[in-house]
Amino acid sequence: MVVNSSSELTDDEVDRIFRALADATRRDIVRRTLAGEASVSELAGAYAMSFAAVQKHVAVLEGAGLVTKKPRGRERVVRGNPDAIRRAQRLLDAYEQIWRSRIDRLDALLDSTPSQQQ
Amino acid sequence: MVVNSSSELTDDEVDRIFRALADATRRDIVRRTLAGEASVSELAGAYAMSFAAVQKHVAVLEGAGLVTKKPRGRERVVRGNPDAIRRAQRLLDAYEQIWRSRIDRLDALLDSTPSQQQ
DNA sequence: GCTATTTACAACCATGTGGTTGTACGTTAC
DNA sequence: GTAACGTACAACCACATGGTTGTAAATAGC
Repeated sequence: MVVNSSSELTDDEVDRIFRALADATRRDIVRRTLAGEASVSELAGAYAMSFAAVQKHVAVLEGAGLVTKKPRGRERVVRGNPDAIRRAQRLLDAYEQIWRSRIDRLDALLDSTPSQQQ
Repeated sequence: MVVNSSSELTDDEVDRIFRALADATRRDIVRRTLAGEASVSELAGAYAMSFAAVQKHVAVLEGAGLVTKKPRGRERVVRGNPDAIRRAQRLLDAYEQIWRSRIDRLDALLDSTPSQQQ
């Protein structure tokens, strides 16, 4: 899974999260496994590609911490990880924040500057 | 820029947004240009790589709609696009929603099922 | 115990990515 | 006008990515 225990994410971890989300098949796997767990072969049945290809997609998601995989008999049960989604949300929130604080600075500047009438 | 005018994003557009965010240098460019506009050469000065490399990163961000680039004299002024960030946030919110509705379903199931005392 | 199912993993291939250098061109400054 | 600056773009390289097929091993079902 390769996920830092601290609440702070390294650049590599963030890279992996966004990289993993940058593929429609993988996003669909995340959707399915957030809605309900599924085995790798169940997932593989849903896409027009080989079992091995789906297996690789699951591995990428697992490496990013977006899903977990645990053995049950001969199957591997894949489950979406809502925490990873929330971590990604927090990252985007940070960018929003940067934007807002810029606007705030500009607003403050306008407030403190007597308007120049023309 | 290559951004759909409708509020719905295509798979390719989503791919480009997440792909663009999956690189630390590009995330830093987004941060800087959300905080305040910068020319390509100003950005290039901030990283230990060639001007052309930074130029490519900016192009990737522009292709994802995460920044805009407009000419000013001989410079190209790069500006972060908060709307694209918000679009990405909405995407992640959708996954959160899937998770929540699953929990809701499970809760409802538990509520409607008489508890089995042991 | 056999057979079918499910997974793991290696090897391979085409294409994409992130970096480089080099060259050309428009704009600014003097 | 000329030199310096900022940008664009092509060509190239190493490596990653997304797909394939094939083989082997663990588990389940009969």
